[in-house]
Amino acid sequence: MGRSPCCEKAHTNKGAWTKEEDDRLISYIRAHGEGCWRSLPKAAGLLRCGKSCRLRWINYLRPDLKRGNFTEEEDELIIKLHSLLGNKWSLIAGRLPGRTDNEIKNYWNTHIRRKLLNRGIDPATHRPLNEAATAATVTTNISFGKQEQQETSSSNGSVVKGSILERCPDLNLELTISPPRQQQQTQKNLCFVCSLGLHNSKDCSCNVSNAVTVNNT
DNA sequence: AATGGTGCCAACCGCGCTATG
DNA sequence: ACATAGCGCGGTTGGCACCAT
Repeated sequence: MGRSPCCEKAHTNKGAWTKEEDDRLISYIRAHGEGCWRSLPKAAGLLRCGKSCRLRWINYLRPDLKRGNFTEEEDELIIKLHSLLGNKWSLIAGRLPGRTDNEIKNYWNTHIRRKLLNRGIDPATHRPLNEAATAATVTTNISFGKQEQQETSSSNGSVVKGSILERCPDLNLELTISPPRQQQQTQKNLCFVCSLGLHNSKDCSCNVSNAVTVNNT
């Protein structure tokens, strides 16, 4: 069964956005807020696909975006988060305020990969290049799935978290996507999944999602 | 100055997940 | 329980800018 196209391609613009299109999108979202991307283009008078509008807003027009070069601290944080999360760019972006997943993905592919290679580190495994071949299985074990939790003796993920912190002792995994202050009330007994901000994940073992949902309302 | 190569980044594409009827 | 719609994500691509020759 085929999937219906997200928009009528024959009647949509593609390619680079014009200033006028940007202005229309910004003013519409300011007036009506984000959401309902499918109907947004028509409502905003844009000949664009909803996905395209969403991408443009998230990656370029959002007012809280931090444009400009990445700092050395951001570099190191990205490297560490990538070693833990892999190519989960949206999760990594959640740890870097003002940065988007697309921006981080591009930055990784253009700068950090090369930087790691220059250090003699395999960007895929975060192991020395000559060990990379044997390290693949090690890296895949650092996930946050149920299987991993079964392999550990701790139901709250503390063993898993400990092993990661052995590799990245200065990485603060208590970070959260938002809002940080509310998180403090519930993070006492968080599993590893929740410590990464994935409160609604099916892999959550501490069932804190309900509490977080309540707190966010 | 012209040309070709390379790097970078914005944008697109296709798929998976979730919500809803 | 199932089908469909919509959203979000990760991978890929197109085109522009810059640099070397």
